[in-house]
Amino acid sequence: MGITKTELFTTQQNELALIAKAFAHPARIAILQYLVKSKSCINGTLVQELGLAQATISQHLRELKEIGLIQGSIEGVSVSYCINPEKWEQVQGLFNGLFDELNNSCDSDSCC
Amino acid sequence: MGITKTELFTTQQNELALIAKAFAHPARIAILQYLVKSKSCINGTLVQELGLAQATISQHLRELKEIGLIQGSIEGVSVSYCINPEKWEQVQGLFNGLFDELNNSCDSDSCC
DNA sequence: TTTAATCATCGTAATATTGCAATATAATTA
DNA sequence: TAATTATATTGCAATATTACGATGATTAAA
Repeated sequence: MGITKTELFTTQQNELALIAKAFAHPARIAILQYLVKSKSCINGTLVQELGLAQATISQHLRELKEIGLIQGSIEGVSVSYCINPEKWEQVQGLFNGLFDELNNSCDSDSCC
Repeated sequence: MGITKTELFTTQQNELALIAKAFAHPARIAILQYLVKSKSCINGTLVQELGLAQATISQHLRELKEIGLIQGSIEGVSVSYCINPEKWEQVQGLFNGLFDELNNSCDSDSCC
C-alpha cells in the first residue's frame, strides 16, 4: 500500500536510508556544498545561487535540519545555517561502514 | 509542479543525488548488504530474507541494476545478482569527495 | 508604529515511490 | 509437450516528494 515497512529492517539500515534520502536531491547536495564552502548561508543567498523559489529552499533546509545535518541560528533578520560537524561525522561513519563491508569481503578481483 | 529541476544543478550533484536515492530505502540497503555478504543472491532468497513480496524485491533489484550498482546473470531458472565493483568504487569516490570537502574546509573546531 | 526585509508555514497541484496481487516470461524437468 | 520453478512486468491503490504562490511571523530601520 505504498508505505515503507521499516519494521522489517534493522535500525542501522533504516538510519542509513534516512540519511541517504537527505542526500537524494541535487538541491540538498548543492545546499550542503554551499554551506561547506561559505561556512554559513541564508535562505535568500541560496535562492540567488540555486534558482529555486524561496519556499522550496526553505523546505529543503528544513529537511536537512530535521535529520540534524545542519543547524541554524538567527542573525538579525536572516538566519545563518551551518553544518553540524558531529552529525556529519556520524554520517561519514555510517557510509564508510557500508563501503568497508564490501572492501573487506572482496579483497581482490576474485569477487563476482 | 513537483518535478525536480535537474537543469539547475551540476552533473556531479545530480549523479550523487541519483546514487543516494538508490540507498534511500532500507530494503535496498539490506539487499546490498546481503549481496556483499553472500557474494550473490537470487530474488527468491531475498523474499525469505527480507519478508517483502517477490514483486517488490524484483522492483528494488531493478532500481539497483538500473543505476549500475549490481549486475545479474542467469543461472538456470534463477538469476544471480552481484555487486558491480567498478560502480561501487565510483560511488565511494563520489561520497568521499563530498565528505572531504567538509573535512578540508573545516580543519579544527573553528568551524561553525 | 508603519514599512521593509527575511525566512517559515500553509495549501495545493504535479509527480514519484512503495507495495502487492495478478499475470507474463523463461528455463528446467517429467 | 505439459507441468513446474523462478523471476519480471503490469496495473492499481496508498503514500511521499517536489515546487511554488500566498500568507504569516519576526526583526530592523524609518
